[in-house]
Amino acid sequence: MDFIRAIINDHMKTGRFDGRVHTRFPPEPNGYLHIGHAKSICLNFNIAADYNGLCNLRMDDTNPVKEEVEYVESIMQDVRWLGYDWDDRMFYASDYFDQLYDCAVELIRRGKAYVCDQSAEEMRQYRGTLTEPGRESPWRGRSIEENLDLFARMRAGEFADGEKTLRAKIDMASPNLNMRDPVIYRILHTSHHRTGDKWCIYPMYDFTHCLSDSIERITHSICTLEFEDHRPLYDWFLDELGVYHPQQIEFARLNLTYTVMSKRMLLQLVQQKLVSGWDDPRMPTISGMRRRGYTPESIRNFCERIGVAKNDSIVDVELLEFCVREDLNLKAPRRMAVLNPLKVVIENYPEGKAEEFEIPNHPDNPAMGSRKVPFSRTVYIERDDFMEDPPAKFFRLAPGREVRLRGAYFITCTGVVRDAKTGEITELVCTYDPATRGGDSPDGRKVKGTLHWVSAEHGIEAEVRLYDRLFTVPNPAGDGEGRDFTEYLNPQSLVTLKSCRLEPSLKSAAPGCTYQFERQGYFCADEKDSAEGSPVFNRTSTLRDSWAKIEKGGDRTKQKADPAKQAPKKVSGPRIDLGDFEKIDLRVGLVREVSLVEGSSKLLRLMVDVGEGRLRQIFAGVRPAYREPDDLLGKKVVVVANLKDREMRFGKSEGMILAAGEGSRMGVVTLDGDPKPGDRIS
RNA sequence: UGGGGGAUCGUUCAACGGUAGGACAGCGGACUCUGACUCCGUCGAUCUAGGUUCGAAUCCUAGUCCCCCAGCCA
Repeated sequence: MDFIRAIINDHMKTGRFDGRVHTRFPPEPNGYLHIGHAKSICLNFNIAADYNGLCNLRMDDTNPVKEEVEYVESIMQDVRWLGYDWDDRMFYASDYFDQLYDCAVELIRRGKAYVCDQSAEEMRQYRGTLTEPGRESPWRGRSIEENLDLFARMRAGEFADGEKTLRAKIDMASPNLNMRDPVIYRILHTSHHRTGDKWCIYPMYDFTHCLSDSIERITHSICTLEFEDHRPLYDWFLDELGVYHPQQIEFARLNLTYTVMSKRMLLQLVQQKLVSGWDDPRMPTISGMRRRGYTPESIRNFCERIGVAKNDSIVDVELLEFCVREDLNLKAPRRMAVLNPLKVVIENYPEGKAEEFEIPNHPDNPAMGSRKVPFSRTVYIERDDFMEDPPAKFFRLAPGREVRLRGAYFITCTGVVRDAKTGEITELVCTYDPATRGGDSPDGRKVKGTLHWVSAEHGIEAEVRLYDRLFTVPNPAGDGEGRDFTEYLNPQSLVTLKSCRLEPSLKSAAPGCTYQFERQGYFCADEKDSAEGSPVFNRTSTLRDSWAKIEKGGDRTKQKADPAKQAPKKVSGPRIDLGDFEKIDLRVGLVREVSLVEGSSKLLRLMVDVGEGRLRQIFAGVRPAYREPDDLLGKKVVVVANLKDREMRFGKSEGMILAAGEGSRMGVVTLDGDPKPGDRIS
């Protein structure tokens, strides 16, 4: 039981709301809903259900400048998709504009609100600071009659945007800044997506929200932590007006590792086209996750498991991944798909022959039936499933090794065909054992590996998109280094594979359908890009992969063996693993100019020719090692060429050069021989 | 330095004066026609210092650290 239900239980005992529970989910239609909203949606709707109450859907649409119908439509769709129903209780704060206006007039009548002529800038200055009280506005003392008149004229459109505001008359010296005469109405000559041009004044959140809750007879107004400071104001409006008074309760919003959750940042990703849109499968939006293949059940389950509390927290995205796998494992029919095909010719299988195997759709659920999978002399297997010189724990295919082709035959690798020029393996030659038809061996002999496969002749070719985390660091929004979150975008977050081979039954996969590609993961036919007869698949999630862990584990034991590498090292910025080294683009650079950097004892400014027809400016911290900077002139150095430019105090640095050592014993790595600037080093 | 919150395994949520528990992750093992699933085992935490008490994560005192607030955004 969470603390919110504990509070509600208490209310049930004391009878504060006559045993009634009525919540609401109040999004502002200025963006798409994300997984953080899902937490709130689940909370509000589930609590209502648990207590036999109701939950309203309400658009908090008081700022026409930012809001759009597109968003309200997507919000409704997403909430419905998650499995929640608001019946006929779809509301808009804008539905209450008339009542809200009357409440504001009433506040004026009670001497609790006034029309203020201060500009935004003046108001800011008068507000004071965190430690100093504010000063009262010179307009604070206007008579009730004058305020009434002015407010009516604000409504009538007599004033320009920003010329006047209506403010609550509370306390300019309050330690809570929200209570320093907050604005409750502002002038905005903007038409509203629902009320059109009826209004040119719009109420502010604090005023609108509590009254909307009150009008809807909400009992528990559940919101996020940052509104905790607003609760006194929430209570103030309701008390001053003497109306029905719900209880506001705040909980910690959801944060997830390896993603961002703020609407501002998500909007930025969309607008800068860093993703394909709000529903890009890498986005933490509900629509993105839907397109990625997440199920509503898995999301609801996730929201249940993360719990509700008031601690700022950042939930490990692995829990989310666990939740989809858990759900999809039960629901997804199994299929075979070779993502990275390697041709296998089965020498002793008759040419031109083909047969079909009946393979179950789910190993643990016979009720899901089976499908026929054609087999022939030439099949594709996964490139990763073959190693010419396998390490100890590898138990897939290798020269001389026998493995099972799932549901088909045992095969043994007898030969390797490679490209004459590149040496790349282009094909495997194998033999099969006809006695193992169906994948069982009559003599009881075991094979360690079972591989998925697709018949070359029968399989279909398709595009498969491998999605991964959008960011490379757990908390891109708050790395503490003041870097922009987009610097941490994961370049591998989308890998598109164009020539995958899928078993023929997948040809008719309907958009939105999810399958488990055995030994690979869960994949969902894309809703947008699939065409009749040629599906495009999105990877929802990989399967757990203990082989990948074993491979990584090898590195770890090596590290342990070398105590020198155990030295604690302070690493700032993104974590780097071995795989990242493959991404580094090292190029030969010719040093054309060297100069000292004023104001730095460590840096040299190098102008380096990297074969691009222009010189790159690179700041290198190698000054201590080169008393005569000109020594570097004309040297060929190693440049890391694919780094993001770094803005330094002295200018832009467009790369790094490799150097080693420390202090004056440091040296830049230089190259002899005749490599040309721009040559790749690998 | 004003006000409002928060601090429990790596992460997250519980325990409300009485054995610190679950989930995810990790590690080890069993099983396996998916190195999946499943099953079993295991590691592992009360911010610090005092105090009250037979007994403190919980109550008290004093600190420390983290988050939020100075929009005519929500």
